[in-house]
Amino acid sequence: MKQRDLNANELEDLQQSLLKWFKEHQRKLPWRENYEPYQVWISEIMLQQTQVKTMLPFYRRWMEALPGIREVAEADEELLIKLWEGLGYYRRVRNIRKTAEMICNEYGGQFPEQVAELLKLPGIGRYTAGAIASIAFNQPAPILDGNVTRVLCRVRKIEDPPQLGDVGKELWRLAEAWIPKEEARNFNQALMELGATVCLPSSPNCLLCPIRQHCLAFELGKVEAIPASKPGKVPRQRYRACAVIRCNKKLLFSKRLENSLLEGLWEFPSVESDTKKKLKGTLEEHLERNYGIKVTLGKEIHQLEHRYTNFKTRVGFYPVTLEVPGKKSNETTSWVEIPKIEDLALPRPYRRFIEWYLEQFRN
DNA sequence: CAGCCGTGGAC
DNA sequence: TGTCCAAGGCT
Repeated sequence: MKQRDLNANELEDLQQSLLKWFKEHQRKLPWRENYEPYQVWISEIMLQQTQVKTMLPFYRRWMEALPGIREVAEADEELLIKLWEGLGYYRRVRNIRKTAEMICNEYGGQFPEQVAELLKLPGIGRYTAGAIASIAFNQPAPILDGNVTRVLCRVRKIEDPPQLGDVGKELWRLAEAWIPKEEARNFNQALMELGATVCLPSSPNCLLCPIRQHCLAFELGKVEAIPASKPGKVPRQRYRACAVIRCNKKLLFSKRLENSLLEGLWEFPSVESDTKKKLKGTLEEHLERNYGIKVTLGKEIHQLEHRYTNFKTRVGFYPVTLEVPGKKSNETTSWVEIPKIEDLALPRPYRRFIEWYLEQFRN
């Protein structure tokens, strides 16, 4: 059931109330100091499916190492991935690199200001293009993310699941129609800021909300029920066995393939399966076939759970010490001296294991 | 369009 | 311990 739209006076009041609230209550964030397009861009990529609190340390470290887009275009890919270590969704950092090269080579180092141009850049979709156009250049381009979706659904009492195609179209329409033409930067940020700090998914602070007098969900006591949540999928269980191979104070690492989970990061030589059955034997075969290493693995020394979008993987670690290394290292396998391991970009759970492991045999 | 891509935090 | 979700994009 669709509500009538806000009339001009109601919309005007909502806009002014929200802008006033944002002016007073916005968080101090680094890219808000001067809204440099480069900084806005990096912040928006980091913020994809990631909360401010989580990305802030990564953002600061990134800007210290790479203060401008030229530095990104000329940087070593290994450095970029290392700076991204722990943030997840590693495809994002590869796309940052590609976009930096495109802007330096095809746009003279200047960020395009039009949504249509921004959309041509890898890693920049409808949301991010609108965010850069509005936040960096104050253009009246709409944005629709999880926060804005929640705020709009509640204010307008949209009870159908927002992922439905027609609902999405309506939300984009509202997101555009509500923007005060001269205040796009502050208004778009205000919508998101409200969603992130007040209009929370559960237990929202409605009494602190500057636009609750316009909110139909609040008026009708349906705030907790809107937006409708989609039925979650049960993550599948998988098992992985990792070989921790030590030789002359070095450990053997393998680089993960592109276009795969955790692409471009390093890990231990390992095998994965739907069942735990014969996993250790499979790993031994794997080591002989792909690394020229014929060994009998020791007892499992550690176990952890690696959870990601669709899977929960039980990871076991099997140690072995070699007198001589097997096959020579190549681009995807490398013997790494123990102190140099911190230079590798590793998935978080493996980084944590190594810290634990090295601590063990210091004793 | 449904599935894929990470991780930490809140509850 | 389990579940959900977060400033999405891409295939």
